[in-house]
Amino acid sequence: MTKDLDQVFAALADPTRRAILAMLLEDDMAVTDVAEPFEMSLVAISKHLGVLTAAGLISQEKRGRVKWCKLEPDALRDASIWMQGFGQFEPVNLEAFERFLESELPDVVEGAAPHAE
Amino acid sequence: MTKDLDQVFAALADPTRRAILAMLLEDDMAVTDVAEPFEMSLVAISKHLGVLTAAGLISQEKRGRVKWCKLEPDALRDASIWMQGFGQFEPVNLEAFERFLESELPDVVEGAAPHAE
DNA sequence: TCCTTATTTAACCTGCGGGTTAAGAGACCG
DNA sequence: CGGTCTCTTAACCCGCAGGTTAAATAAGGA
Repeated sequence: MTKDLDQVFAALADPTRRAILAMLLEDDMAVTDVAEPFEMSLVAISKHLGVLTAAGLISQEKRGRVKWCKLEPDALRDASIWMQGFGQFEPVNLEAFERFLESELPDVVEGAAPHAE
Repeated sequence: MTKDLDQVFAALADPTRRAILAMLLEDDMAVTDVAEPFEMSLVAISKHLGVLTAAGLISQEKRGRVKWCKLEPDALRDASIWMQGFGQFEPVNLEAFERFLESELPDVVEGAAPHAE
């Protein structure tokens, strides 16, 4: 649906939101913890998380008084497929990418450093 | 540069602009011809083309009084690569992922066969 | 129960994105 | 030159995106 693509791309157009996605790539996080490294109010981050949720890029589950944010990478697939319709710029060698993943998989558990973009 | 990603994703967030890109996928076009199928003014389309140009997604070359618009799919590459970091693959060591990308980047352009699915 | 932590809602400000119409600037053609 | 086609600039409108502070809601913990 074209509306979905609108939302996904619009969500990705903000550097704060991309940074949030990168953080969630490492682990699920509570709203407060997501907000911590940013120099804006918690309310603003909460709104960003709302945008990401509306776009389907993350999901939020409330446990107790804490709301956990989880990456939903499937939502990127449609956008990715749309872009690949342009063919010529095929992003990465997929075979090499898979080999890379296999070699990296054992390390998955320990968290990577914060992603300064 | 994160600014570039901002512009690229923001440009892609508009359905009119995506439609324009799809049209240009088939052939280079003059501004007037790009505008023809849309139900908005030529000025509006001209602005959209300006946004796409600023994002590097297209280039415009003036020949005579006609300005030709050409798709520049390379600009999509960075965005596509960024998205590829998420995909269906769960937590990955980001540092290693970036190292991987750097090693792969030089090869990206050549040999990029269309991704038939 | 009272206090604190976690998060959202409400109300608001400001700037920019996307559209309009009208006018201007260039390039071709008779 | 005069007219016409192509495209941009200028001025404007409107709504929404992204931020703020202050207050409300919800869930633990002492």
